[in-house]
Amino acid sequence: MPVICTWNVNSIKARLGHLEKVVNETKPDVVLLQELKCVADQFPYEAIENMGYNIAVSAQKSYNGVAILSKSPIEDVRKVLPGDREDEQARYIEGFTNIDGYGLRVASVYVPNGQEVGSDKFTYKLSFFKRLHGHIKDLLSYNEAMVLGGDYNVAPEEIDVYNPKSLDGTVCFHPEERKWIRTIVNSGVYDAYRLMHPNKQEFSWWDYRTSGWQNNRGMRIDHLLISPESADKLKNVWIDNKSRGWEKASDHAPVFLSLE
DNA sequence: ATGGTTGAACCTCAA
Repeated sequence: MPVICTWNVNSIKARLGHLEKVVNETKPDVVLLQELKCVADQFPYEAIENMGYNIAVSAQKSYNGVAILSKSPIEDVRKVLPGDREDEQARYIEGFTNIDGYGLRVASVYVPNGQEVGSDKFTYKLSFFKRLHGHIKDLLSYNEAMVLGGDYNVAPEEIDVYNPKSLDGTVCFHPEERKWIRTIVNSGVYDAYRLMHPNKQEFSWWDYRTSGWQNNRGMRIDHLLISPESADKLKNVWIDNKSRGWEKASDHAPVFLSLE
């Protein structure tokens, strides 16, 4: 059964051992990575090729960075959203690959965090959502099986955060951000987790700073957005939060989906 | 709690 994973690793070099553990256990056909935090030269190509993957990377020094790992070759790679310049932040990579004999378009998306509501970074976050939305509308016109995984840095609904009242209006749970994720979903993709689990509360990120993991104060901000063609084949979606409890963990847990 | 922790790189930034 084909499996696709998205994971914000918060440094691929610091998390290579954890990635190996996750891959050995779950054997995903495609892995979508965010926050590589290294230049392309430093990306551990050999170790990941030895795990059995083809690799497409968009990277920059210190920050951001996204990658697609696929058991099958990756073609038609795009590293910028329309409206981005080639030299801007490495937050998007898309490609066409194969999974169990059928074609699948995939993307790894790292939406800006936004830092603080009202800041320049927050404005940049909203403009990123706008560009992403425009591009997703274009992609949907291809009528392909498609999985757009990533750290979207927004919890869509009240059920997706540990305290909707206290967090309302703060970054990652601000009405304008939540409106963008609704607008994107309304253009024709599905939030695979919520499609599968309409009433379940699980998180994919827990803050390092406030002992978020120890107190389960988290948010569901990592999403797998899928086209109708993929929704028809969706079998299951799950968040593997045990890696969040490992020594030297990423602050995000990997999110998986399986297709029939 | 206007703090706290983490990673990369630099003596601070971004998350």
